[in-house]
Amino acid sequence: MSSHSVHPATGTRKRRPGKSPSRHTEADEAISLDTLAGHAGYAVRRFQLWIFQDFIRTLAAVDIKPTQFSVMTVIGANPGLSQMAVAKRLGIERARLVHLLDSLERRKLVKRVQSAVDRRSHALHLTASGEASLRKFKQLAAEHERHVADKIGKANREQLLRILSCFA
Amino acid sequence: MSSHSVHPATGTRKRRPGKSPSRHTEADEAISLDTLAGHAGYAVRRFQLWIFQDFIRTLAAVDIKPTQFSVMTVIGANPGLSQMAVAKRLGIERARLVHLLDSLERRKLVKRVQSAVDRRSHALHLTASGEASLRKFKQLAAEHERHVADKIGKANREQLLRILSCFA
DNA sequence: TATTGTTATACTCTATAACTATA
DNA sequence: TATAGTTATAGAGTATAACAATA
Repeated sequence: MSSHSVHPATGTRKRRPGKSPSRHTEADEAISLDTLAGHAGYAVRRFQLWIFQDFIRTLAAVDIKPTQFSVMTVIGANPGLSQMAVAKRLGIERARLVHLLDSLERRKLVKRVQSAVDRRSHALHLTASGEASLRKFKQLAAEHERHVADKIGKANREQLLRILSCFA
Repeated sequence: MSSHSVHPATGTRKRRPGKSPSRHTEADEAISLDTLAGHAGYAVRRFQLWIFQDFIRTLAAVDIKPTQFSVMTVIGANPGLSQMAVAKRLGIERARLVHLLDSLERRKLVKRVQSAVDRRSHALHLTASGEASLRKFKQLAAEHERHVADKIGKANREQLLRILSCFA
């Protein structure tokens, strides 16, 4: 290992003034990932961290997180669904969906309507303002998706969607 | 919507006896994902849930989680690293790494050695039994990786690794 | 009996802030 | 003054279990 500016014990260098602290420094690449580099799960985890951070940043002005977006999108496309149906479709625990809906209902984006057919269940709908808001959210989400394409490449993004389509 | 067995309000059907409860039922596919289907983040999140579950299941006998495996692999390949260097390389908060190492140290898999150069920092090493254990963990992780290949296809897995290599 | 929505608990993970000992 | 490791806390997210109302 030839290094005069790399600290022998820590593997880190003194921060250079112009360097962003959010991503790898040059020293990081010198640290071997060993077999980790061949594990899809590792790459997928790192990618998901990046993609969620970008989504949250891009939709920060409207204060919508990925899970909230997915819930509103599914309710918007399938009005009248029960909480169980939404939870199962999106792989969310039904106990957690309760809190997610509480928050969206407080913001008047979603409403729970007592089902006429099964009085145990609620039929979920977007409110009028929820519909309008969702249109705006989708525009911003599309912008986020362009960031993804910029990051990994347009063709690669499409390949990725194709490869992972079995998990939709 | 043509359906006689699909409940109109919930979109669910009565559970058939032979059906596994852990994955989608046929009714789920009838629920539209709308624009969600075109978002890489959604597919990636679902894929990561699956992949982590399989990793945890496959390494359950040795009680090693993905993050623990990544920490041990990096220390094994780069003995003497500081906690900061490991945390930065893997994108883990340094505060969280403290607890991860506490647990691995209690199990005598990893040891913190006082650095001779910088007395603030610890040089991280695997113990002898940690080295031996890691070899076993890597065998099981390779088995998990074969499950991934079985799930999405050998060629697709390699494409995925290539597409996401910029996040390693 | 089983299911829907709900509440509650526990454990993990993430994000901070503050403290100490060093540098 | 800045950094390494630590401790503590708060907020998500996940995993359960239990309960009331209803099927």
